[in-house]
Amino acid sequence: MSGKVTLADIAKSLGVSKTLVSLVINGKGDAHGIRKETQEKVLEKIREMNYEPNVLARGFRMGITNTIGLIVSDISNRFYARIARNIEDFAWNHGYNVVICSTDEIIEKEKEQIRFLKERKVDGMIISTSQENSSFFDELAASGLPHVLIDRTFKGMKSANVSVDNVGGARMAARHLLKQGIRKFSVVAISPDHISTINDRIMGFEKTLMEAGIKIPPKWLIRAPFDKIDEVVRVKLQSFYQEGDIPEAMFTLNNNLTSTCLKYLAKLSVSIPDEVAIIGFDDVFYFGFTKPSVSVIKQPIDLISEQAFKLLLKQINKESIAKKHHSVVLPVDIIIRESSIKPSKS
Amino acid sequence: MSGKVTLADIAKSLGVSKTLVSLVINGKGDAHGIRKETQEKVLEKIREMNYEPNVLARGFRMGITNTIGLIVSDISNRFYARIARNIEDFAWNHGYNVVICSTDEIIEKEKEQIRFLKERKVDGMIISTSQENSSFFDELAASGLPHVLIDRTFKGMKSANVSVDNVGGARMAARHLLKQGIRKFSVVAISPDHISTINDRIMGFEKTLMEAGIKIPPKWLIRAPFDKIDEVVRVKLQSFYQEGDIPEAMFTLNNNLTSTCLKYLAKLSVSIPDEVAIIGFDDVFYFGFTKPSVSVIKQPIDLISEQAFKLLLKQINKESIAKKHHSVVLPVDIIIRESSIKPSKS
DNA sequence: ATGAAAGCGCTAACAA
DNA sequence: TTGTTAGCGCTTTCAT
Repeated sequence: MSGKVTLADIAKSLGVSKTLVSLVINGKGDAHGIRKETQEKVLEKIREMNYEPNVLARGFRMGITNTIGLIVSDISNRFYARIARNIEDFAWNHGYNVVICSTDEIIEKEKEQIRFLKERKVDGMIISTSQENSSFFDELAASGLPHVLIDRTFKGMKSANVSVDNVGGARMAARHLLKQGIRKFSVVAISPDHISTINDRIMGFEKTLMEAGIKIPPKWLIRAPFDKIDEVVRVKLQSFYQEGDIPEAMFTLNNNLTSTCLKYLAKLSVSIPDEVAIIGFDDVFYFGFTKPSVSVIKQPIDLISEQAFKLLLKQINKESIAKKHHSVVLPVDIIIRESSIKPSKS
Repeated sequence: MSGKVTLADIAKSLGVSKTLVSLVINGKGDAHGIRKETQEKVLEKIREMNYEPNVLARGFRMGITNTIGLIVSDISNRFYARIARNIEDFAWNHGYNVVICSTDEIIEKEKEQIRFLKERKVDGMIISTSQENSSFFDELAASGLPHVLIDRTFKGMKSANVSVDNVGGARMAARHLLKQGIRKFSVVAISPDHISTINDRIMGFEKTLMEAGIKIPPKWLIRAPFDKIDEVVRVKLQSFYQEGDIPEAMFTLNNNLTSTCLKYLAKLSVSIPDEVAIIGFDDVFYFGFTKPSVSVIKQPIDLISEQAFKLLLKQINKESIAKKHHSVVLPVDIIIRESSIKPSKS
């Protein structure tokens, strides 16, 4: 087995107290005025005896684990995978581990996972929630467990949160399309209907169209359940083309939706952007070199991760967070590629 | 704060011993012949007082954490992201959390991470290693820490491991291409040069070509360093086409490489499969509907994850693993799509 | 069928 | 400048 030697062992073999050793180990030697040479002696012995602190004992004693939880709908989604990677890096550089949890957009599962992590005494959590309102998190905040919501947030919530300008991004997409004279739009979203990012994107898009006097016909506002995206998109797109009534442009609200639409549009031999232009929310590596390459609203994944981690760390370290930094909203970019440029109209 | 009530509290308020409560909580009531009604009483009280066991204390006492580590080169790579998701599901269903670590193919970082996790007393680890040989893992195995290697393994190693028939997959790819009369091949790999999967793929491919009397010119065996894939692929492909000496087919050894080649082939306006056919190792969602769709050797990600987790669980539970199940090799499939079918030649 | 008590390895008042 | 001591909350012999 490993780590057989304990702090007590090294104290004894040195003829000093455990306190002394503990202090030195935790770098509090100077602060407590322990003689330099004594410190050296201790450090030396530690090396010599190959001592490994028992992190469990320490965690138990202090109630900390140096672990944070990351909760998202699906870690294998490119967006969250990249977020995870970024957060993992920050965490690692600060001595933290990150445990991942995928909720599959199931509210009960998410709650269970959060409770579980809380029981496990993670030091904090970063959460992209699937819940419908902030009540659960208001409680969490009240309980004092450090956490920050990312991506999906609620207005006026107590928890720290970092999101993206979804409304603004959607408006950019709409304006870009409108400028080309496009008037017939379809929006492809996921359900459930309470996901803030999705709703903000729809809202921003519809609003901008509205200002141009345009409405999206209900049948062209697609809501595909999270776990049935493929099927629903397929059926809907087929029906569009069977009925012969076809939108001029589609706005797909996440990378999965974009990919899936691309897939079935290809199967239906619909040419992009001629027959239908398409712009998606959230960029993905390969959108840059597909034929046609696909236009997107791009989210600043690095920034989201960085801000979230910083906000979390502050809470863990009991630093106060200025009110105005409590809720950060990051800007997005529009990346215009081939899929959204109508050849004739512009 | 949370979990203020302790086991002692509920014992006291019930006028029984901590032992009793502990036994009941851990389902050892019957085994120790504790009266049914007493057990009920305890359970009742637990609910009433809203008792939450302190997992840290328990873990400390028992030396377990109900956590497993997952170590891969990069969690944001689609292949590993999907592995992670699968393992997370298995883990969750068995009461385990999984902490993720990305090594960036840096051996020292990987070792550090493994040591770190070991200190943290994770109950086991699943590792896709970047190391050059099995010595580190032989030690790990000797230390008794449950672990299983996935994806990349070493011959004759002591650790349990699950991999894929890389040689076989490469042979499939080679045969498929050869059958079409193709004779000029390029292979695109990553470095470092000791990654078993990559080497097996190269070996299988070269061997099969060799049997047909064909060799890969050294200049067409590309080795792109893990962190410079984009740059190296770009430069190499450019030089191919500048010099005018062009392979008829490319075999790209992981999904990243495949994507990157696709990207620069597109930029160079090289038509696939006419000018160059391409087949990749490892499937990715969008390969199915790009234009052209891209042929691949597909790995059974679900199976890899499942086998790995089972093997790990057995070790954690101290069950013995039959020698023949110690090292599992899973079959791969070839998925022939458009990118590898030469229109003229076949 | 139940309880007493020891102790896992560490930290932190409080003493000295 | 260093040591004593008392736990943190839980599990587990060993008694009874």
